[in-house]
Amino acid sequence: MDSYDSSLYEKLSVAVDLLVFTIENDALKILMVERGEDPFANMLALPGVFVGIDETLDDAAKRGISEEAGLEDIYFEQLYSFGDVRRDPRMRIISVAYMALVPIEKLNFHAGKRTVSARLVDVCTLLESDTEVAFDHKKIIEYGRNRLANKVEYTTIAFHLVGEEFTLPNLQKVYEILLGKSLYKANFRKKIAPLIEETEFATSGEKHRPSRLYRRKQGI
Amino acid sequence: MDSYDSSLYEKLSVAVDLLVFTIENDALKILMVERGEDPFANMLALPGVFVGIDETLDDAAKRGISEEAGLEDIYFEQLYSFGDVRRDPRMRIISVAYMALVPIEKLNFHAGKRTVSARLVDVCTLLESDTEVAFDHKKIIEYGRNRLANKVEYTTIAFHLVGEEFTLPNLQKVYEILLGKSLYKANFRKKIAPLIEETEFATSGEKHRPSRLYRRKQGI
DNA sequence: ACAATAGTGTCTGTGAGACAGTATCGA
DNA sequence: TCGATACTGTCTCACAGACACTATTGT
Repeated sequence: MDSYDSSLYEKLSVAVDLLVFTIENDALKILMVERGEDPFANMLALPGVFVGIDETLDDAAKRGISEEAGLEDIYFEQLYSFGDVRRDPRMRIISVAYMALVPIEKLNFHAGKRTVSARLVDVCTLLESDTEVAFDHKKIIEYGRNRLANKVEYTTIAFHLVGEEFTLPNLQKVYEILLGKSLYKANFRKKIAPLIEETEFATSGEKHRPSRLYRRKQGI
Repeated sequence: MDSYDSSLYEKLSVAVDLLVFTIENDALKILMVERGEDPFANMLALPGVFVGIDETLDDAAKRGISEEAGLEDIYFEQLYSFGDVRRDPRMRIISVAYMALVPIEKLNFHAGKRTVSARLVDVCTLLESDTEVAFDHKKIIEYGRNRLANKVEYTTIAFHLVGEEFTLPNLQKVYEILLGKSLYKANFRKKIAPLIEETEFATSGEKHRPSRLYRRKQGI
């Protein structure tokens, strides 16, 4: 920018909204909070925080994930910025959406501040139903879901939804949920093979053949 | 968000920075302006505008493209938001970067406000050299260039860099520039064939076989 | 032995890559 | 006819998809 006549422009509130995705009971879930006050009282909303004056966007996202979901060191990436004028009926707020992925074992959102109102919501059910969601958050969730579905195909992003060690049937299920279709075992394994390495462990106790545990291959 | 204690948070300036890409002389170029004042006086910067209080992000981008580049109705998409704390030495500014693509024939940036200081800069040269660029704009350009290079492979985004009617050798050249490698004619044509339709026209006047003009197939 | 799920071998078709060939203009 | 570029036919090979087969647990 050449001329910084910023005096002509009112400053704006900037918030980070968080899409914390996980897989629970063979379904994609997202962390949401029930709003206690108007506007949109008693409706579901995404957790979020305002961006501090001395805080980068990534730092705000990290803080939000910690405060609202009680999580540290999880994968996240910036998604998109939403800036419709009336997306919040009270005031102008720009929302920079971030998407975070966490394996269900690691998720313990009762450690966050939202201990009462936070809960996991089935993403498909939410998007396919007419359930109203606070602000433009339904649109944001849809955007995130689409990005996630796309990235599964050409990245290794799905690994962030399983633990350090995982079985291939398990990982395949995650792919199937995100892609919304079933896959052939053999083909899936061939495709995933170069990305993983065996561990010496396997599951046990189930009334069928145990499945070997794998971990992600390092340094690729 | 549940609690909107926004009083605790200072509001921020939000700007839209524009990456207007085009192809000129068989090279990817980007529209930049020479800064007249400090900070970064006499250095190159991206054109940009502040986001108005009653203006969506997309509208601000559209306005910027019109004011700074003199262009209407061209393709653009939101790229990424940059929010490092000290990216502008004077004040905290969040920048939402937008990428726009325009065929060189359509580009007439002297119609914009930056008639003096605006010019096209070779992207590869800029990124490979040590040339300093104002603010974090070099990083932003690199991000945009990468997005563009990626999207060429799995979208039809390259069509926005040629006119309504184009020859296949021409379109292929655009792909080659963006991908940074040469392609086989026959393979390229097979891949592009379903997306285009012949016109009745062809080039002429050159001292070799003329090439047919195509246009994009509608409704796909 | 059987149910249930884990895991493998292999055929097929599609599509990208490589290359050699033919076509059509101006001079 | 020749130089130059436009355009096409076809072989090969890698890889995704489909499916049938074998392996290993608990009961």
